[in-house]
Amino acid sequence: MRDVTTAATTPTRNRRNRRAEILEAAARLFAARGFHGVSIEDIGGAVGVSGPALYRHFSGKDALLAEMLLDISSRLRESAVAVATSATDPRQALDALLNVQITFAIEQPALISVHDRELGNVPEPQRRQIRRLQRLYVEEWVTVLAELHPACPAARLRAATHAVFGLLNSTPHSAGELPERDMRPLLHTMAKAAIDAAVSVR
Amino acid sequence: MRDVTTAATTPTRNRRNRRAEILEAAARLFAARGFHGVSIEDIGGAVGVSGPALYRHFSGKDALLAEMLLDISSRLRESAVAVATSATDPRQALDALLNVQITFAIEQPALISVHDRELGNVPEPQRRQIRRLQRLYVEEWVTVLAELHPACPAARLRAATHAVFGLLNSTPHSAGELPERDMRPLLHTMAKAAIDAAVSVR
DNA sequence: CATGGATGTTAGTCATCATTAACGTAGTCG
DNA sequence: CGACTACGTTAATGATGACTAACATCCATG
Repeated sequence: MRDVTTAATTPTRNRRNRRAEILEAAARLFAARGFHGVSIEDIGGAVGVSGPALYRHFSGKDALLAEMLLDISSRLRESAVAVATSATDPRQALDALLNVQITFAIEQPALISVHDRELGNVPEPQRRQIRRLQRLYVEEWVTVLAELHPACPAARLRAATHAVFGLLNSTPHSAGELPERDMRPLLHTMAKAAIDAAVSVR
Repeated sequence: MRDVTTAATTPTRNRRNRRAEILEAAARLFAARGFHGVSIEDIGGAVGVSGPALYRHFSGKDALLAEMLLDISSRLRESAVAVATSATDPRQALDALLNVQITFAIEQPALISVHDRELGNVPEPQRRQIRRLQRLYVEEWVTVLAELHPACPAARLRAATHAVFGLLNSTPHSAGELPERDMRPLLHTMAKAAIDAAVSVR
């Protein structure tokens, strides 16, 4: 994700994708030290500009965070919808959902961390929308699970879904324990088993 | 946890356990808004005193956080050691470890949240010790799992352990989805299944 | 009763920080 | 060329916040 569309325009440094570059750096910093633990200066410094330059790209620190969370929530939700519409049977859909979440967790650990820690710092107008997207994402999971196990009460499916997110999103914490090559199938296996256990009886 | 040992000394309010009261309130606030998102004033306010009164009990905000994390890490570790020494067979030990973690996650959600988010804000001398306790706690789990599945590589067991913590610690997020009566066995079942799946070959 | 320690209170002090102002520079396009 | 736009820069400015000082109270104990 260093130089994607650029790489041709400038000899000294990157240009254009400053916005994206800032969002990425900010995500890393927020994940490491928390929203309030990071200053505008820090973020600027991380992309080679200094401080108030950020205001050329974002209306403020809050707005930056809001855009970050809005972006990840939308992408997760979109992916889930895509899965739901394209999958032929629910079992396959569940596998695909697992892969979506695992991919995000492994490839964007910082974003995932920020996503489930910093919602409280997003100002009210946009917080509502992010919450909505998150809710819709969960509901995609619950819908698939309900098709697989119609007898299981929805509340239980929702709780199980949250637990599985916790399991999958643990990746940022256990960073480096295992190479991605092994981590990915391990998470998939564990999550699947956890779900099966959750919906079977009792 | 409102009035434990007190209740006899004062008609107006609590006395003595101010320290504990402060730690508890701070945990709740840190969990909700993050270490830097909470002011000394906020913490004081939450226990009915105002601001600098805290310095009568703690040498500073950092020290307060450090003590909080040190306390929970020790308690977790101690419980795990107790389990390991008292259990007769590893299967039973694993069940007991699961119950320990589930109990903490359900009864002290704030502490658990802070525990795996705010370590980075603890000053260096004590951070090392907390990390050490956390590592020892994980190793208790790994040891038990290794007894159950000697063929499974330790790295995989460690990764699986972290994943299970993620699953169990998701409780604070899905707060209220399900009553504790149902949540507790659900988490136990899911975690057990996830572990079994993790250690069975591939 | 006087003294001292534990616990609070309010009014600074000094940093840090988000945000704004005022002011360049480069390249684009008319 | 000229001027507009996109992006940066370095100084304010104004809040907020951690921590300290100076000053009560309460209560136990000699």
